[in-house]
Amino acid sequence: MAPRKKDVEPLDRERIVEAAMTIIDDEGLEALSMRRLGAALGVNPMAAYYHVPNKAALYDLVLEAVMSGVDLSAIDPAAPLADRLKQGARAYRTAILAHPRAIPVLASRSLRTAAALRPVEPLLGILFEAGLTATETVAAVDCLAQYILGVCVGYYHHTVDEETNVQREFDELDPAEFPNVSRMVAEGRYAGAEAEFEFGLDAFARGLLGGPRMSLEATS
Amino acid sequence: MAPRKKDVEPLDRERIVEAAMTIIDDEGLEALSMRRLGAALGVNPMAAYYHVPNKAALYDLVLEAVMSGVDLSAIDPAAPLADRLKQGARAYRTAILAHPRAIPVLASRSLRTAAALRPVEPLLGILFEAGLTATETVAAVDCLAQYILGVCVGYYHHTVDEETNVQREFDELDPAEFPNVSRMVAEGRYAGAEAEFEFGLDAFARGLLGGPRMSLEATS
DNA sequence: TGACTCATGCTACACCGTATAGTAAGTTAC
DNA sequence: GTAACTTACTATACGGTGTAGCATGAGTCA
Repeated sequence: MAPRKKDVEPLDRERIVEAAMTIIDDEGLEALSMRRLGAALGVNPMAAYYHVPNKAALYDLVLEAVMSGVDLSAIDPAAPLADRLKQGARAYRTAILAHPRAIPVLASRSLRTAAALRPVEPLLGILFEAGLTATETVAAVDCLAQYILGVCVGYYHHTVDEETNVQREFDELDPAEFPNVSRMVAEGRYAGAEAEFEFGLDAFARGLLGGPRMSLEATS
Repeated sequence: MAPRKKDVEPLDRERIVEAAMTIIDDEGLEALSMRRLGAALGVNPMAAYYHVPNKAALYDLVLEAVMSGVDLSAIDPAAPLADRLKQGARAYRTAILAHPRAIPVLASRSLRTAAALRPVEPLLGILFEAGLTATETVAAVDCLAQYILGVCVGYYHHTVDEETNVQREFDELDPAEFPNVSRMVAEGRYAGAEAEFEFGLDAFARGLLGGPRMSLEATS
C-alpha cells in the first residue's frame, strides 16, 4: 500500500531499540520477534531490517541499552580504593537488574564491545592507581565483570525466569545423596541475592586489594 | 513403515544425550535440532520425544552430562583449606571446558538442580569445616559457582564462538574514548584465560578464607 | 518532468519445536 | 492360537521463526 508514509517520522535505531526494550521488559525475551517488534512500531516486520542488519545486531543494541544505564557518578573519589571498586561493581549490577529479563542477552554477547567497556573505563583507572600492573588490572576487571555477570545470570534463573525458578530449590533434594546441602538448608538460611552478591564482592575486593596477590607476571 | 524395528536396541536417554553431546562438540550448539538429533540416531525426529518430553529437558540432560564430568577425586584431603577450595573450583571449570560449545546451555539452565549440585556437595563440607556458618557456606559456594560460570561464558565468547571472538578486541577501540583501556593494552598484556581465572580464584579464596569476612548474619 | 535514493510493504522459503494420529513388533492373558 | 494391550517408533501437519528478494510509493534534486 504505502511504503514511506507521509507525515510520519521514519524509524531509526533509537526507536527500534526502545521498542525492543519495552517488549523485553513487559512481555519477556521470548516475546521479542521481528514480527512482534514490527507490530509494536506499527510497521511491517521487515522494516527494521533497513536499520539493523539482523537479529544479532538487535541484541547488541539491547546490550548497549542496558550498559548505558550504568551510573558511575555515585563513586566517591575520596573513598578508599576497595570502596570505590565495590561502588563500581554495584553500579554495574544495578544497571543490569534494571532490565532483568534481558539478562540472557548479556550472557549471549561478548562483553568486550565498546558498549560494555565504556562503564568499565573508570574502574581500570581505580585499579591501576591501586598499584596493580596493567596486566593485573585487566585481569582483575575481567574477573570482576565475569563475577557480576554470573551473579546476574543466577539471579535470572532464581528470581526472574518462570521456567527455572520453581521447584528447583535446595530443600527438595534427597538428604542421603546431598547430606551437606541438606545440612546447610537446615542450619542456615538463604541470605538473599543482594546479600550474597555483597558477600562475594567483599571477598573479591579484599582478596584483590587487601594483601599480597598472586603474580601474573611470572606466567608465560 | 516399520515402527519398533526388530533386532535393534531401542533408544534410551543415555544414547540420546550421547548423540546430542557429539553434535554439540562437533558441529556446535546451533546444529542441535530435534531433526538433526533424529538423523544422528538413524531415527525419526519425533522418536526422541518418547524418551524426553521436550527440548528444554534435552538441555537439562546436556547440563547433567557436563556436570557429571566434574572430578573432585584429585582434591588432596591433607591440603590447606584454600587449596582444596581452589582444586574444587578448577575441577568444575575443567569439566565445563571439556565441552566448550555447550557453555551457553549451562548459562541458560538453573545451577540448583541435582546434577549441578552433586559436584558441589564436597565443597560445602570444606567451607563449613573452615568455620563459615551454614548461611555463609551457601553464599560462598553460590558466589564461587557464579564466578566460574561467568568465567566460562567469557571464555566461550573470547575463544569458542566464532561470532563474538573476532574483531572485538580491546585494541581497536578509540583511544580518546577509552584512555585507560588503551593504556592497559599498551603497557600490559593479556594473561590468558587460565591465568586470569587463577588470578580471580586466588583473590576470591583469600578474601573468603584469609581473614575477617563480611558478616551475613546481621542481614535481615 | 524524470532520474535517483530512501524507507517501507509484500511474498515466500527454509527451518524450527512439537501436537496428533497411525502402526508394526513384542508381551501378556485366556 | 489369538485377542488385547503396551512399547517404540513413523508420518503428517501446524504455527512459529529469521530473513532473502523484490515491488512500491514518497521525497529530493537535475
